[in-house]
Amino acid sequence: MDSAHDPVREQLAQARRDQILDAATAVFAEKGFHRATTREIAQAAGVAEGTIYNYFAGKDDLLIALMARLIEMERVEEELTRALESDSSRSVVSMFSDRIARIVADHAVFQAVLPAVLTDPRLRQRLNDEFLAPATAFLEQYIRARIQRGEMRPVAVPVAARLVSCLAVGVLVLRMLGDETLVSAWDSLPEVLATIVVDGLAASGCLGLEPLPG
Amino acid sequence: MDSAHDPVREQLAQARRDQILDAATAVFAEKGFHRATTREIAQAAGVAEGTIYNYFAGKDDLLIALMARLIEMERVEEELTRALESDSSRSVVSMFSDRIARIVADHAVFQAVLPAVLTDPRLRQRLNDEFLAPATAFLEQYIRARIQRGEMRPVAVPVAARLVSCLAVGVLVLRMLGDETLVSAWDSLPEVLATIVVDGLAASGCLGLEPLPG
Amino acid sequence: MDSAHDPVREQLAQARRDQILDAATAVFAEKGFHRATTREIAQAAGVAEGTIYNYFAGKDDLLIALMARLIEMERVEEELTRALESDSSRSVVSMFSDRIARIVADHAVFQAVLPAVLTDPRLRQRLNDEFLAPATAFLEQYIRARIQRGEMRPVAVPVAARLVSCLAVGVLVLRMLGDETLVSAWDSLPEVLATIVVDGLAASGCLGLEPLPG
Amino acid sequence: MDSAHDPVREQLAQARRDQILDAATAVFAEKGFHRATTREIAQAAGVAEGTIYNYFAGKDDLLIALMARLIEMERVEEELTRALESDSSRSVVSMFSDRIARIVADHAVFQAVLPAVLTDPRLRQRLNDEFLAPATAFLEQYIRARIQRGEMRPVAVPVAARLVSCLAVGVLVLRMLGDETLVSAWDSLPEVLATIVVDGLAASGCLGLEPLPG
DNA sequence: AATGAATGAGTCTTCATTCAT
DNA sequence: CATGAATGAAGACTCATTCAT
Repeated sequence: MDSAHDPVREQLAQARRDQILDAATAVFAEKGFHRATTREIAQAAGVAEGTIYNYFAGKDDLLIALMARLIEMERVEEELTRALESDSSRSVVSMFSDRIARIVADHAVFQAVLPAVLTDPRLRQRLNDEFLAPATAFLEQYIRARIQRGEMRPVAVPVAARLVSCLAVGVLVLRMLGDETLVSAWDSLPEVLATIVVDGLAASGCLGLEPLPG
Repeated sequence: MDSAHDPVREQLAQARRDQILDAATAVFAEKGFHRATTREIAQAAGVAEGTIYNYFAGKDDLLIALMARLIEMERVEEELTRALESDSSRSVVSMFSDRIARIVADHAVFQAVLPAVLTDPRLRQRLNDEFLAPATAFLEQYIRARIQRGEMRPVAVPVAARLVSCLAVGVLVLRMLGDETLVSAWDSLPEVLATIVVDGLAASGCLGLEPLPG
Repeated sequence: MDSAHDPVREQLAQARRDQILDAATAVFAEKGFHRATTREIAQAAGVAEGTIYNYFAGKDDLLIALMARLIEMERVEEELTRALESDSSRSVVSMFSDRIARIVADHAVFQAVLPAVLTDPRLRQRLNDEFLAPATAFLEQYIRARIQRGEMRPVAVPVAARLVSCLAVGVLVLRMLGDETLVSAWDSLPEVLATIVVDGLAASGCLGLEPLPG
Repeated sequence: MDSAHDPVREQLAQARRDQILDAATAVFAEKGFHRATTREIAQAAGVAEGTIYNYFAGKDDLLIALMARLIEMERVEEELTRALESDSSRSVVSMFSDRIARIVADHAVFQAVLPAVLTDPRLRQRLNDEFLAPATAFLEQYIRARIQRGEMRPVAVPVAARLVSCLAVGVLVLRMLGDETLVSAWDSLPEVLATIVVDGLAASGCLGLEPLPG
């Protein structure tokens, strides 16, 4: 009756949720969302099949909750804020370092979530709204600031920001696709990525391209 | 009895295969591999469900054939050869132009294939062996040549090649994820991509990084 | 330990039982026995799900207890005794009045119990033994008495008694089926029913039928 | 392709539907709708479980189709028209004879359908609209005609018609409830029912009731 | 070669019941 | 006694695949 806001109960419930989500992450990552069965997930979580439904509305909800937790965990905004508030070019390296570290740490989650997101329009929309759009907005701000300081060519800001995202996403996906060289050179990635971006967008371009509008 | 190598029959069969694969592409792209049913594919192809099994071993085989046809169609090697045989920096723009054009043309196929490939290890392996690995090899050759000519810093060749791939893959995926800005600035992409890569890897780096070994 | 026969405790327990049975009546009536869940019943009763099992052996027992309470409440014997001990034809009207009033008062209970009873042979048996059979026996006695007094044709007593029951049951069921006219003319029903029965079985039949044996 | 309206195929499909509905009738009648499993129905029909879903949208649809077929089979309108077009009182006997015969013939169907109908409001509505309402309308017409001819008291027509229905429904339900006397006296029922109705509503009432308005 | 009805293994989901607190 | 989280058996339904026509 009075258990509605019992903090202990609340915490136990949260722990159960996490326990199930962890199991779901592992199973989805290994088999993919559709080939994963609720029975497997339950076994992996060490609970009965029915218990899942005491915490989630259904298998779909499991995926959505997974994505929500991923977005929560990633905290791109903080990451970018921290990395970009320093003026130095080093900060770009630092940013990529954080991202690369995250790609490793959350590998299973990405493996579990990305294929499903690429498939379902509603999940795509949500990932965009709650994850990609804010991250891109931060990047745009940063690029705009460097252009004002004359450290960067007046390149089309939105496009440039997206290309930085492309690099991050590309690294994630290429790694998921199993590129072994990428894995073996993993530690050197942040610097190379930074090199490309910083020099590629530096004030004095070597390629005789027109400055892009925007 | 002797119809085994009748060339007309052969051609009709090939047409049927393509007809079915086209339908599968459309349905897989819309619903994803697992939510797509053989019934839907048959309807979209205008044949009976059983007919599919006269041309393909099963639903899985449909996906594999789709991927094979994608690899066949893409012809990255030719594309890269053509684009990169010219010395000029323009060739990089041209390469990205080709790639970007392909991303648009084969959008449905990518949408159909990529999520499934990201899910299934065997498909991943195959995509790597028959598509990514050759493409990367070409890129490595090209980069190595430019380094020798002193147009590019002695950067770690394998890593650099992969980062170029990352850009291409990243653009593909970010577009699939529904980034609208990327779509609206679509035509300017090749040049910006080329700028980043060419300047980013140019002989005189702006970022004070050590030349990478390799 | 010695709480077994504590009268206060006993009464509390009985109150709990009734509280749960009332809730079960409402939920069964609305959703039907099988679509009703123990969770809903618990919520409607304002107790926890497990509490139900402290008072009833299971969901089935809930239905049986409901039927038992219905039989208890109905007390057809008293009703019939009171109505039929007067000689006048008015008593028939009175009997139907009681019955009709009961149909309204216990509507939810009938709605809850009848479909289940019609489905389950054991429940049917029980309803017969404890409710219908005694009621019919009373009716038969009454009819037999009137025949002896010459007020009624020597009709087959068992059949006649059952047809009176049929009328009562038919009214109940037709009402459950949602007949609106029956509802709107509800108050005039007892008299019309009595008319039919009294005149229909009166000493001088208008229909040229042979007196029925029995 | 061209099989859309193949009459042979059509007929085979109809036979399959009936085969499955017959099985569903038997199983629903024995176990009730909810306790019946699709597996049992499939076994009883001699088909695979999945085959059911090639002909019906789901288990619910099975019940609806059953009710539709019952309504179709019953053809109360024809039955009443035939029975009531003769003026003689015999026609009433004939009407009840038909009805009683039907109750026996379609016993399993009623057993299968009625409990479910009593439970589900939508089914109730449908039974009312397509079965009870038309039947009652016919009865009202008939009663009105007899009143005009002076053979019947000016009783409230809608109520009288419903009471006749009540008798029919009551017989059906009391039989379903397992009343054995009703079964053993089954052949004499039509005449007794007719007696009650005809004499009960005859021109000269014995019960000193006011003529009812209507 | 084409068809599409039949198949039945496999899954998600529900919910009555138990039991540790 | 009360609670409600955990349980897992059971069942409706889907859909890739087969095969007789």
